[in-house]
Amino acid sequence: MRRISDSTIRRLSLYLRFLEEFERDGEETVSSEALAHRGGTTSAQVRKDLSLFGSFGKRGLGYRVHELAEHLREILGLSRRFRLVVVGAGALGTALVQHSGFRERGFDVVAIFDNDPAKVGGKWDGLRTRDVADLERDLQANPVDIGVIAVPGDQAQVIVDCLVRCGIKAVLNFAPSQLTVPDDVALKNVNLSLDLEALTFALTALQ
Amino acid sequence: MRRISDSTIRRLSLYLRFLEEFERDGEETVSSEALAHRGGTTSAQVRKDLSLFGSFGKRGLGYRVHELAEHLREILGLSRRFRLVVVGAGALGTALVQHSGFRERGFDVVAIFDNDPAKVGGKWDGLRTRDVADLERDLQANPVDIGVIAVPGDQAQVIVDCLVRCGIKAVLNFAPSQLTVPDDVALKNVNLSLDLEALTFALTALQ
DNA sequence: GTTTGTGAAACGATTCACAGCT
DNA sequence: AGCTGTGAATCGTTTCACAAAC
Repeated sequence: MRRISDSTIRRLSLYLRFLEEFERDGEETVSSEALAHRGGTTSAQVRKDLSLFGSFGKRGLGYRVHELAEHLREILGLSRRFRLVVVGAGALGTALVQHSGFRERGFDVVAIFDNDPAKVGGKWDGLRTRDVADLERDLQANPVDIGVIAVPGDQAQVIVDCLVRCGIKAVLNFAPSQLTVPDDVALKNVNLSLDLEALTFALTALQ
Repeated sequence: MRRISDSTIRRLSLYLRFLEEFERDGEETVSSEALAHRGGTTSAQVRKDLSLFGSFGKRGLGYRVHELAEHLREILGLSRRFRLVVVGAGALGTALVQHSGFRERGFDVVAIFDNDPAKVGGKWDGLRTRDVADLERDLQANPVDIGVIAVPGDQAQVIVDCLVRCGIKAVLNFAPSQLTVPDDVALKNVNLSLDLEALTFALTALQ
């Protein structure tokens, strides 16, 4: 299949959100124009994005809301739930464990680890913080789908290497470092400082 | 000046990180090739990105590390510190207040607000949580540069409208909703569920 | 000889526009 | 008549390649 761009995937996720809203509002069908308007894009973009995966609409009618939502969940791999492990029980890691939005969207945090003895044993949302020394053993015994890295930058590569050894194929990285992973592992970086700096650039340039 | 793309800004921020590392390592000069290698891009890309803002290198020599870092800080607007307000004292909001990485990079969280009486008065990193009812008055008295939205999705638009009324020109939004702001306000969305869904797509497609 | 700065070429993503289905 | 699906046209970004500077 053709290579799908990151921005396409992002938009598909957004379309799914909007379809779920339309469904709650009791809408039966929706046009590419309506979806586009809701998401700040164009109807042609919506149709192109969808056409990369098949032909889900009816000419003259639009798309059936529930049916298209199902197709998108299938495409995005959201037909099942996913198990997450969070490494790093600092402010960010514990916030992620407590964040209810993940569970609502099919992501279950099943374990949290830290290397600080003062933090090991601490309970967050009913989950006991475990020692990162046991990470490899625990993950072998109890595999997860996605690893979340919330440790300081200088420890991030060691942790991601360990996760990869445990067979994890998807990593969300909050540490501000460029991590190296094998080709068959998906890696996404979230770097809040970079986002803030995009804002300072806008503030400085446009004024 | 020509319109600068988001990805260019993102790369410039990364180059700045790498330059700071090179500087710590005592390097005097650096080539576009070295910067590119460190950041997973190409030397042509580095030179194009920089050339959008001026001509900072010497042919045959490369770029002076400290000098280029200064130029980048200037371009990104990082020659001064920025004041942030966090709205929403849930797990995420309080994690952001406590996050030391921001302060290190020039961003000071100077206030945190919530609408839950149980949370108002709570101290985080020495900062007393205030009532969101006072948000507008407090911000008029004590302006900030950047607003950070860490409230549930259904309250985000009300909050951003309030921030805009207070004259804030840059907003970082963690709520999973599409916000509307005037043209002269910079808005950046961080939606962790969208990032996770990019990973589930990769997990499902590439296996 | 080395490395920048930059037009030109190649590539990729978005938008246009319309034939074809309902 | 209304709206999708999709080639063709446009636009923006990345890569190439080389003349100019050191």
